[in-house]
Formats: sequence, structure tokens, C-alpha cells
Amino acid sequence: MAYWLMKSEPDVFSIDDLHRENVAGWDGVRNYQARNNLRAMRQGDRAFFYHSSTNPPAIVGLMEVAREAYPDPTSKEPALHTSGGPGRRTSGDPGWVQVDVKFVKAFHAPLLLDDIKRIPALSRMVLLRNSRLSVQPVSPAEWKVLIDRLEKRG
DNA sequence: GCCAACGTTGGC
DNA sequence: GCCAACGTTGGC
Repeated sequence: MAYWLMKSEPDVFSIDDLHRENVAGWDGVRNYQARNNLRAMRQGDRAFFYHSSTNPPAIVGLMEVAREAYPDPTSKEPALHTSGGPGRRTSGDPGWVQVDVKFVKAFHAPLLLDDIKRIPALSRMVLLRNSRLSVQPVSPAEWKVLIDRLEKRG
């Protein structure tokens, strides 16, 4: 079983939204590295739900991969936000995918990014080294450290 | 295959 | 709202 961390802006999709829906498609990922991580996910893998672009940014919940990668239906639509210079979309299907995630729990006391930064064992976390990757792997050792802290807090 | 332009992410 | 970091595009 592998471990992951997935970011979402709570204004767009929050842990409460996932709690309400129980199972939801994690769509809209338009970054190749993040897509590759989505493709590597297996049913039953666990992932942290991270609230980004909010104050304070934090790990707020736990979820489970309920369905492995499948085509993201929104990816055929014209992109609302495109990166890079001006110009047309290039041809060819980049193969954007989504997974379904299932709510496991919401933490009463989220683990703030600021807390994570203070834990020496986590200094090499992708979260801290590449802050812009929205779907990222978490090593088993890092996972244990994080889970221990979170469970201790409730 | 380099790299300038430029758009997005996300913490602050 | 600012801006550093970084990804993508596309001309060359």
C-alpha cells in the first residue's frame, strides 16, 4: 500500500465536501507529474487531504483511493486556465485522469504546514521541497510521523 | 533541445 | 494582493 498527499483549495473542494459526498472524483489535475502520481495510485491506498491557498494551510483529513485512475471527463473541454505563453492548445490527448477518493476521517485539530515544517523528520517531504505539486507521494516513514501526530491530537 | 515569455500555484 | 518558484509553450 502506498501513501499520498492531495491538495485542494477548500473554497473549491473541502474535507467537509468530501465528508458529505463520501466518495468523490478527484478531477481537474492538469500537471504531468501529478497525473503520473494519480496513475500510480492503487485501490486502498491512503492519502492525506490538504487544504491549500487558505489560512492556515494544513493536513485536515484522511481518505482512501476508492477507484483507480480513469479518464477525466472534463479534460476534453476547452481549458479554462492554460499555462505557458499565448497560443492554441497543442493537439494530442495528454491523458488527464482522475481517481475516486473515499472519506475516512476529518481531524479535529489539523496539522498545520507550519507544524510540519518544524518536524525534522519531515524536512525532505515533497510538500516542503516542491510546494506546487498537488498530488504527491508520502514515504511510509513520513506517513507514520504524520499519523502519530494527528492521532495524538484527535 | 535551449530558453524567453508567460501563466499558475500557493505561502505569506 | 504580492511575488518566488516552477511548469508549459513555442520560436529558434
